[in-house]
Amino acid sequence: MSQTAPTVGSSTYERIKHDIIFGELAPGVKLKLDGLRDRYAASVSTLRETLNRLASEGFVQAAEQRGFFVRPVSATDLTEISELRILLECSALETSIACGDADWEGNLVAAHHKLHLIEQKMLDGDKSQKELWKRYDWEFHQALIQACNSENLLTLHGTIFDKYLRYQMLVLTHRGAPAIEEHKSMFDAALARDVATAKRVLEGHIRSGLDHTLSAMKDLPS
Amino acid sequence: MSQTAPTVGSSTYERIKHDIIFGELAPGVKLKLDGLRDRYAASVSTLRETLNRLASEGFVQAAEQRGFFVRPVSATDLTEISELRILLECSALETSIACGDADWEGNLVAAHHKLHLIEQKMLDGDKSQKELWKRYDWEFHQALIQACNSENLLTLHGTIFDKYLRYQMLVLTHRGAPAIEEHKSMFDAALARDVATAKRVLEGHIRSGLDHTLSAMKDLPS
DNA sequence: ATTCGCAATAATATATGATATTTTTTATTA
DNA sequence: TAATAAAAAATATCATATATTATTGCGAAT
Repeated sequence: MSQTAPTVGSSTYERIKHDIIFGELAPGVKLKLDGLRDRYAASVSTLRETLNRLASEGFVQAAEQRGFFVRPVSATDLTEISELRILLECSALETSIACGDADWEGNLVAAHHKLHLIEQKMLDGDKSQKELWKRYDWEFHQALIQACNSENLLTLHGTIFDKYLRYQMLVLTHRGAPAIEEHKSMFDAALARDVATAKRVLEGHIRSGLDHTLSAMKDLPS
Repeated sequence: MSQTAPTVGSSTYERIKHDIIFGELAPGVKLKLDGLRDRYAASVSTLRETLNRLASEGFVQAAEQRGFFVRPVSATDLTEISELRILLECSALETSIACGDADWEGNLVAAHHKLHLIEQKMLDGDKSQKELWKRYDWEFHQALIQACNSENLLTLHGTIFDKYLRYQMLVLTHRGAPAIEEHKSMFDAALARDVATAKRVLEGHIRSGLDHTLSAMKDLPS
């Protein structure tokens, strides 16, 4: 998946975005150009391009003449993000289930299989592959809505999902068996073309994840 | 409203975005750095920051190592944008009507008043102030959902609205009396806290605008 | 003594023009 | 006509200069 990006700009974009989502650049910290220049081996101009991009996606906060900061986190923000994810993902899911063809089903089966495998490992206590697990989670949810017939919607959802993901990585806990069952239910409902059930489970899935993350956030250092 | 922006970057950002939305930079055209440098009096690096920002918002298409283009238009894209606007704006409207306080009502009354005034002029054949009219339209719809309690949702909606707006400016026609009545209905329903009616009218309003713009697009040169 | 205001200085962000790569166009040859 | 090579144009990247903000230290007033 992650082949070496052809250009310095897109490579640093990927890396900084990744580092923000996975918490290596902590919420709220100042992103000084000089520091980034050393860390990512790119010129200031290139970095500014990247930061402007990330700012308009909402991963970075840009303060005119005062520089850039990693977007802070808050319970309010997480709640907004989750509600938005419910709105977008449920809507996309409905259309996708209605329109999905054989290719869609095939990808979905594959995505769920991979996710299920790694979830079992997680359940057995193997927490070594958090990043891979989250990627499969991403790919599964993506596969569900892939046939929604709206590039605009898929793009928007992708960004929101990444923001939601940052909060999950922040608290670093796995909700375990219930989440796995919900994935299975959504998978079954989607293949059975049962829109109502699929949407209901998805909404509950996201809400439970929200509650889980919110309560874990209370026990956080800062 | 439009005070001189403090920084070259934000000023060129505003100007280029404006020129794309209002069609002065036509859909699909190549945005050559040299050309932009003359037109907007900013250096290449500054322009690249701007274009990257606009690219991640979706007003510009960035092709790796091949430059930037104004985002092309298509019936499909407009349809997606409209559906997304319905989804976001209706959801925000519901919460906003439920939560709006006296300040919200006040702003809404003011916004509708200004919009109504200019709409009457348009109806009388005075088409000289298209830009102002669209700004009041924007402010009215913004005022409706202002109390939705989600900064994230408002930001997302703002971008989608601007994209929808570009298509309207492209065809340059006014839907006239029906649109004015719909604005009035939404306004009344919102003040009466009648969520169901407000949402129904809003959805119809956007759908009618979509149909109107779609059919006008067929008669377009390119 | 402590706080407040005001320089001078340091740190940082913004903006530019120059250079290195890459892509596109044009010209040449089989 | 197609393939290839040279030339031109455009993009990507960088190092540096300028402007702004933040910090520090000093002295006056409470």
